[in-house]
Amino acid sequence: MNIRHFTFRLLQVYVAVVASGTVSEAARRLHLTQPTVSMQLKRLVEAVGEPLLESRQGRLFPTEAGSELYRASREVLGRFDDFDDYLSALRGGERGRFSIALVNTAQYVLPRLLGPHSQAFPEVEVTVHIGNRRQMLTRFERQEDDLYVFSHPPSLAHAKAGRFLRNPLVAVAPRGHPLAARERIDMSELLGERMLLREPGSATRMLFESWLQEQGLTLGRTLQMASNEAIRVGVASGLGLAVLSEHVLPPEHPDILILPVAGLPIESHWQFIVRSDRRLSHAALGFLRFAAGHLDACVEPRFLSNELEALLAGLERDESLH
Amino acid sequence: MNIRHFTFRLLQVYVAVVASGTVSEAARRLHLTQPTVSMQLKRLVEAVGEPLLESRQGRLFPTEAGSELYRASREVLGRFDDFDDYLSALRGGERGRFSIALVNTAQYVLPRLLGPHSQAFPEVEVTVHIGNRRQMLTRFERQEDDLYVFSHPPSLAHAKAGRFLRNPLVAVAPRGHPLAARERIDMSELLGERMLLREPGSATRMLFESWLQEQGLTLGRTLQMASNEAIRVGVASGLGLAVLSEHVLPPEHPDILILPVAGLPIESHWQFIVRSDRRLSHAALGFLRFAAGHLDACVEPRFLSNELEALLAGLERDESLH
DNA sequence: ATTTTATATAGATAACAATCTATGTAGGGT
DNA sequence: ACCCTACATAGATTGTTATCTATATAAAAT
Repeated sequence: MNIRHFTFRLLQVYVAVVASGTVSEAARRLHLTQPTVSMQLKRLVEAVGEPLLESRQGRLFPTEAGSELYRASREVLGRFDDFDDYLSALRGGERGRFSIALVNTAQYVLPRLLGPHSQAFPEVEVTVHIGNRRQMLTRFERQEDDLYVFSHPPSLAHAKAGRFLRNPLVAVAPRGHPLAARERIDMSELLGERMLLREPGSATRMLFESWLQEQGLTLGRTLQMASNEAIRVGVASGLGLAVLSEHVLPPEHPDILILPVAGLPIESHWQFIVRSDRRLSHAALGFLRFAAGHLDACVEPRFLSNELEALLAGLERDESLH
Repeated sequence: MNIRHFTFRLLQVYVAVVASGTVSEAARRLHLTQPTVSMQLKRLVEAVGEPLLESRQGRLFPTEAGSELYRASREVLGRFDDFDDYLSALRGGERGRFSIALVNTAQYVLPRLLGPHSQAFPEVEVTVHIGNRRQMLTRFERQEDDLYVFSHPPSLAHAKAGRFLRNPLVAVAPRGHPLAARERIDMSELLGERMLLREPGSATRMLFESWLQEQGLTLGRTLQMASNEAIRVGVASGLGLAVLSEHVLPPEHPDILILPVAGLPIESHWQFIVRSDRRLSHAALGFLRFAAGHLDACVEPRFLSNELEALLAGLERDESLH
């Protein structure tokens, strides 16, 4: 019984014959001619080496071996239908897995998207990596993830990007700070105080420093802390002032206030970045689709800046060129 | 995903690649060249429409879709291996089903073979039909069974036969019968008494009557009973005398004795009959093989007459001409 | 006995599977 | 920079599958 003489097609035909009980009827159902089905059957019998059907009362009934082959064929064909379903689910982004890498600051917002997405697609497994900008760039170079979230994309030579959220940087001070009462403050006035800064390699710090440079300002005393949370708590405790993403502040923040510094907030946007030299997993694509459609329901309207449709259009265009 | 582009061979190759983790190694294992395997893989990827493998650290790992295909392939190939095992069992006569039709008298002996056979081959289902010779002939004409047991075969045009057991017919009388003391009796002396006979259509009756005819004798008073048991009990109760198969008598039969009639026992043999125009089921063939080998262990030696090897040789010769 | 219906066989063909050899290319290791 | 190994592509060949039309045969129905 050489397995090479079996084809799925042959099994399909056989199943149709057993199910209908006649060769001609099976041929009709399969949109084949009767001799075609007869031949297939003959080949199958040869391949098995046993009679498979016997004719009684004008109908074909499977023999012992025939019944077992019928069972086997049904199972095998069924298994392939299942596989096909699995593929469809995979393609529809309903199942599968993807990984996403976030810059630290984005971790305050992304769960608002990831949570509902995983409710809607419970079969999709997501891995989230978090680190500062420099670490994310390394992951990006090494192609370790499906999606990346940056505020400023790396070279777009091998990547496509789509903005989805405003990320304003604001100056913050502890409640009761002397400058708090003022209506308008100049950044230069702040620089006399100690500034709490993120580590080098952080996107927030990079943005802040390049803004300062544009303004021709330089930092005075600083204190470096490698965490937005630590800085927020530090500011609240009077350790100094800071420039932070507004997303870092909790909805209610009675112990901290935002200073009305001229030129602030520093505007930036988070974007989803996709490597264009690497095929995007269906699950990741599914997440982007979900984000495009549900972003407005998941984040505060004032931060909205949804340019994901354009990204998706670009991706799907690529997809269609095989 | 057109199922026609999948072949079992393709799946075999794919499984080998996933299992070994490299194309070249799989090629070696399959005794193929590396490009052949590469090509197969390419075709499979096309057929599925998704990438199946990705290379990491110099080894190939299945993607999401690839893993599922691997699972499906293993199951499918496994199912076919099972089917192959099933076929082997069927061919070896270890499983399957057959039916056998016995003339009444043989029912006293055949269980001695059928019992041990079904111990040895518990997966084989046997159906036993019992009736008188005429009924068996009808079943034979209609090709209703795989095996038949007759003492005299029907026309051997469409059948092969093999003797396996002596079936001597003896004259019996109740214990204490006047003729019992005699050393030698003539059948003519018995015919004065009432003879208990089986129904017309019975093999025992047919044999007895044709023997009588040869001897130029005719029956006197008779009484007809359609069962060997009834006749045996009838004789024991003094209802008359009878000529019966010796097999009908229980091992101990204190109330009945065998008369030393000249010319008796009437010798006949039971035979297994197989239609030669109908393919014999493996299970039935298995039973014949079993009978050929174990007959001596299953029946009393004095009845042995095993010519089954010749029958089997004839059958297997046919088998080999397809 | 004749017609209808179901199945099998023959002969033909286009497409494809399965395989090879030869050659090109890319990723790791020294 | 170079080499080895693994993988991919190209081109060719052989055999098989899948399918058809036309026709013969067997079985059932009238």
